[in-house]
Amino acid sequence: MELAKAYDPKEAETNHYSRWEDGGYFAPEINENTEAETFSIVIPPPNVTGSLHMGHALQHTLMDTLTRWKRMQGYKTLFLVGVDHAGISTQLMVTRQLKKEEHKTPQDIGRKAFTEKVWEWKNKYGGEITRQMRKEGLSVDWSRERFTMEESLSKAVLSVFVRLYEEDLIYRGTRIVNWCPKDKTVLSDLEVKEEKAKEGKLYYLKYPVLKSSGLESVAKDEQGTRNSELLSTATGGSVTYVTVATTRPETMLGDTAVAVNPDDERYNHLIGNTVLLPLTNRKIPVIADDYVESAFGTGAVKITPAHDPNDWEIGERHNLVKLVVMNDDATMNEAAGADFTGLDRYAAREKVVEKFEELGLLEKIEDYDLTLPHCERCKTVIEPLLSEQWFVKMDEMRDLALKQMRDENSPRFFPEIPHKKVYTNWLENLKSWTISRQLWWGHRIPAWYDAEGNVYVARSKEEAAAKAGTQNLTQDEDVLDTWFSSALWPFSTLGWSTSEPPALAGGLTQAEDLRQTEWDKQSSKNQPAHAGGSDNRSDLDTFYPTDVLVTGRDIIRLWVSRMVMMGIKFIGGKPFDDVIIHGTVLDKNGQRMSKTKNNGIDPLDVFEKFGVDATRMALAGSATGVDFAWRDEKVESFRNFANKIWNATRFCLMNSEGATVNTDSINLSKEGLHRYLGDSVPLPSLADRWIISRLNKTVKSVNFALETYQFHEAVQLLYHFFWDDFCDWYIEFVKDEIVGTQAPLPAANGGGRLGACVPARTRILTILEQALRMLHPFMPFLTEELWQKLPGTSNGLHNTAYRSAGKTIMLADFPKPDETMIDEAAESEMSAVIELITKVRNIRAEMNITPVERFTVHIAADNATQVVFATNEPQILKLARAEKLIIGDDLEVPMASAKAVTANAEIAVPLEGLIDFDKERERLNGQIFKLNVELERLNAQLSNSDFVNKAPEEKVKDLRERAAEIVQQTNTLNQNVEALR
RNA sequence: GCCGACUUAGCUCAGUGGUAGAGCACUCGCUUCACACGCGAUAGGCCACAAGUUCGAAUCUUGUAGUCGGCACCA
Repeated sequence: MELAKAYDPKEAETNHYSRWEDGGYFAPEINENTEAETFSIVIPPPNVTGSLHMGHALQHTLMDTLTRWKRMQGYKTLFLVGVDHAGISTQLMVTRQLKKEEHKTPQDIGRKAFTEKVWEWKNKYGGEITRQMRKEGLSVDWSRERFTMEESLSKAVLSVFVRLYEEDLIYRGTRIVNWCPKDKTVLSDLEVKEEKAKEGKLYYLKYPVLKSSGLESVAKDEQGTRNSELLSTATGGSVTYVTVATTRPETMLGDTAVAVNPDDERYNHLIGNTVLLPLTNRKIPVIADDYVESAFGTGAVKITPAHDPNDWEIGERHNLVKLVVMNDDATMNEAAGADFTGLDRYAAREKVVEKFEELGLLEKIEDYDLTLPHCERCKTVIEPLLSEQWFVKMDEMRDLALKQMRDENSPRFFPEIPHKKVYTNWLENLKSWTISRQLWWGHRIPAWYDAEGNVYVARSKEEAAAKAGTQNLTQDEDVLDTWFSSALWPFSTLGWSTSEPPALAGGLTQAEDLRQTEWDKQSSKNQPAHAGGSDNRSDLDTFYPTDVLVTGRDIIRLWVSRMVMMGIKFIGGKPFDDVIIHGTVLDKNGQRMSKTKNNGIDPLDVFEKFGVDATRMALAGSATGVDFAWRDEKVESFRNFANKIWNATRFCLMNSEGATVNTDSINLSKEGLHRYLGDSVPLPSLADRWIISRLNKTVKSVNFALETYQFHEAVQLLYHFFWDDFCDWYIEFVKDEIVGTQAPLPAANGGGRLGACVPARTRILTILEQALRMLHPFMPFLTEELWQKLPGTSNGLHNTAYRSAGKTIMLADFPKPDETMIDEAAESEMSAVIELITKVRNIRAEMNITPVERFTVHIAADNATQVVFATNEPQILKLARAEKLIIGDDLEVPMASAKAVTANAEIAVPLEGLIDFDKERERLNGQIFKLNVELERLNAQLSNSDFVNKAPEEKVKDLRERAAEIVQQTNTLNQNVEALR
């Protein structure tokens, strides 16, 4: 079989995915071993509106690598995927489309029609990211794909909402909330980002004080005469002011008090007095509250309880009127006064300032740095607004999550520092969560109101009607925050929905009872594993808790914590054991990628340029949890790696006649080795023993790396094993044997030229096949493409758990490391040979001897080493490009020789007429110098009695040995230098 | 303001209480029959700075500087 000269990823990437998917290879049911342990991952659902970005690609790579690895190890494996409905984003997108295509607003067509539009949009465009996931090669079980708005997940939302309400953990209340005037909905704290305001100003406004007789003036108005007409009537002629500082003058229209610190001597005589609020002619009290810091601003604060969270609290404490002066689009309403009604908040601000100036009540304006809350999505400045919303009390669930962390250190974060702390700190300070959203796209709040405004929360209108005793009910207009449904994802996707309404009357309202009943009832059902939409528990029983959640830093608060809380609360246990927090992919300048900076890198472009497998390797090859700057060069190096694998396979296939992969050897145990070496073959060569040892060590280390989520470590190990060990040394070592240039075997032994090379071909194919399996979780397409072409894999499923599946590497056994095949003797012998070859090559390069030139290499070494070199003479000759080896106890060479020392041997290459004595001396002296530097350091340590006495014996011994070795090598090199004189 | 992370070869990054590592780039030499997306051989770092703990610190502690995050914000 002849392969193309270079690897073209496109072919492999189109060849296999649909076969895997159609064959059901991704579904856990492919595993027929009823005893198999399970492994499960649920994807943190991306937005239905989203398309793939680098963060996804990284996250997906890690999840898929783990999944494929575990699946090959025989675990019953589920990688569950889906998207969330992304309430605001989706609604905005469809609203824009509606406007563009039909010039209508959602209100024009009504809630029902609009919701239908969104579904249409979802069905038409919502699959973008899932298509991209297929391109990435993700081994997700598409038959279990989930969507937060689908029936079973919606039922789960209903169940959770109703139960939390029944337990008084969900309540409706009027609070200051984060209001986005553009999206016209409330937002949770997590959807709000504090950002520096472009130009912050602090405005000092003067409010005239009424009833000031008998009191000291606070701030005499120097120009009091000009505006005295308005004020004098109220103040009886003598105008005194209190000056407040504000960044938002327009809110003064909603002021209902001025507050000062009770201990502030400048003001405490004013407490209890009244201020005339300019522009409104409203009389408002001066109150005392500790919240006010005397040192800041003027020490007097205007209080707008309906438009500032802190002011609201003061308002609560002092029973102040909470006057809302804005509409939901941040224009001023009628309560702001006729002059301002309908003005945008910023226009109103200007006008207020103007008027104050006209009235001479504007003391000054200062520049002022401040940060303002912005809508994470549309960047609009958030308006704190008094509004009636639904909230979840988090205290109880928070405590459960914190207890779990304290008692079980669960979930385990990778890396633990600093994420564990971020998680617990956030939980500790957790406040109520605003869950209602003023949208039409989402799970509508299951609350109904009767004519009197009484609220009935139930799973259905019928149930609510039964509670209310009337059919005359209207449902709450709002929907739930998308994250409410996402928080349930780890179990709602596994079939939990408790769709049955609980008994309405007594007994079952207790949380524990309800859970027990639901659990028992559902567990007894024996439905097909993933009958979509139906309520079944078998997936939940099998796969919950999931093994690991892979996600980004910002998601710890958004999800990890909420999923944990909901999981503990509703399933009675954590949703996942481990949480991998991956790093952020930055652009090549180390900047965060963002739309505004337009520095994003599209993973699909990278796939196109370098291939999916190379991209996956580049992503997995970055340390877990650490941010890294994206470099095309890095992917390029893995593109090259893919090509290397391709070509190594190509070479093996070009020389595979008569041989097959030994599929019987599930691992490379001694028995397996014997099977493929056969009786007619001599003992395994050094190179064979060595590569098998290296292979086993690599498998062992890769397993360990993956178990501890050190993906980059696994990538390094695989890269090094395949390229350096397998290609650079093993292939080169056995090349002649494989190609068949050595003597034919006698007929009695299978005979002929081919017979002589078949065992070597079998060995290399078998090792190559093991390597491909090891690489498969990282590079699924390339390895499948090549594996399919290897002779002997056609009947080759190696994992009996998958016996009814077709031919695929993804269901082959992941190599199992065998300690007995780790051969330290082979490794050290091979090191000696490699060092010898490298030194000779070095002489050639340093002496400028052309590659064509052949020379004799003299070697002096101990007996054991002599045997090693003699045994591997043909390979040494070839790789060192030497003509002849003369191996003995001593070197007997002419003066005109280049020399070198290794750990085990002395080397000389006679170069009569070719050698430049000065250059050779320089070369040797260079080596001596380096050794001396090391020796000095060693001697310094060894002559330190503290070190010798206190350091571990082993360490001292190592250093002594190394020092002795250096002394010996230096002596030899010095003699060599002398010999050149 | 509080908290955290990072600072290692030209670049991007690993690493670890006991002789500094990789990939890429650089230099030199190769159309060696799998691969120039390659082969071979070099070169390159007082591991940010300072102090401490230790026989020994790039690694642990503290401080300083710079970079980047997160959180909280006083009108």
